[in-house]
Amino acid sequence: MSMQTIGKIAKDSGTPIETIRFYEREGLIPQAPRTEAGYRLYDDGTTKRLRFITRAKALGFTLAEIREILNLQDHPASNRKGRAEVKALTERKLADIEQRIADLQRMQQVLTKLAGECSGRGGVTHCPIIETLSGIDDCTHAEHH
Amino acid sequence: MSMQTIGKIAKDSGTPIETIRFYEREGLIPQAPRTEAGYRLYDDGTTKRLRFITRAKALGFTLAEIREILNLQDHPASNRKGRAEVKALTERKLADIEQRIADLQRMQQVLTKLAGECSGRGGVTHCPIIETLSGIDDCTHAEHH
DNA sequence: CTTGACTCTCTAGTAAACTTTAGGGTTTAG
DNA sequence: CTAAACCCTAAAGTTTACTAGAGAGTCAAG
Repeated sequence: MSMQTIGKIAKDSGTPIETIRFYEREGLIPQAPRTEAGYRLYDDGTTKRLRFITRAKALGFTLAEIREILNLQDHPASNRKGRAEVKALTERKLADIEQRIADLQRMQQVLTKLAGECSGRGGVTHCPIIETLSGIDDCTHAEHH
Repeated sequence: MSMQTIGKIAKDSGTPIETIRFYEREGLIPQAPRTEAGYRLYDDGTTKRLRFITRAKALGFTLAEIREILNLQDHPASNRKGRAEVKALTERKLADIEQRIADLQRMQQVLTKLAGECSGRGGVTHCPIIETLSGIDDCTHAEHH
């Protein structure tokens, strides 16, 4: 379990040093233990955690949501009190993720079609990209006429 | 083709009035035609466009990226000049989307497992949520021993 | 034992995406 | 005709997520 300095895990994880300190302040990573001189020390679990944060951000999660998800892991429903709450949160996140996957797949479909047409020779006159993603769960205004 | 006021499409699309005007300034929706008094007028295509923007945002796209995607639809590669560029952009977006779907599916897997375990009775001692998403395309630090 | 590359804290600045405020016209129901 | 409920612009303020700077201590090599 070799401990590393902040510069090392910054390089390993691709997260800038200042951002790592910022995440510590914001509670996304735990307070690192320190050397006598006050230098932060990290194990390589932190590198993974940082990469997770980066990816989750790219998926559209806010830092607040990511903190919630990480808390699910950090405090794995150890007491009866929080158990139901944690489960509910997990399921909300799951539903959210499923929705996002569905949306992305629709978008993918349309863009694939679009890419195909654009690679063909000429007649791209109407790419219904918006229609495909605009009215997914709200169908109160279905087309009439 | 009944034209509607900004308040109506704000309600229909779930986008605040101020945000709609902001999107117009930012070029995500076209400059709306106006009444004599200067009121903006919209057709219901705008509602769809606004819903598209909302969803794309939730998928982690920035307004700049969304503007790019919308431009693909608005100016469907009509001139030779931009054709290759448009195709390249479309394919970059597509690759991006595929990556996001893969990431979300990993996350989904882990959370599903987590939800299952949490609904069971007791022993959630270690939920490897981070391991699953942390080292996807960087495997330079593969586990040893 | 000094120089250069680290590290620390604290504070302030930036960019994106809104959101609010101020001040003022317009439309419509009573 | 007037009052509530709309709409307008312009500009400033807010939130999120960093990012940079100042000033200072620490550590490793020569």
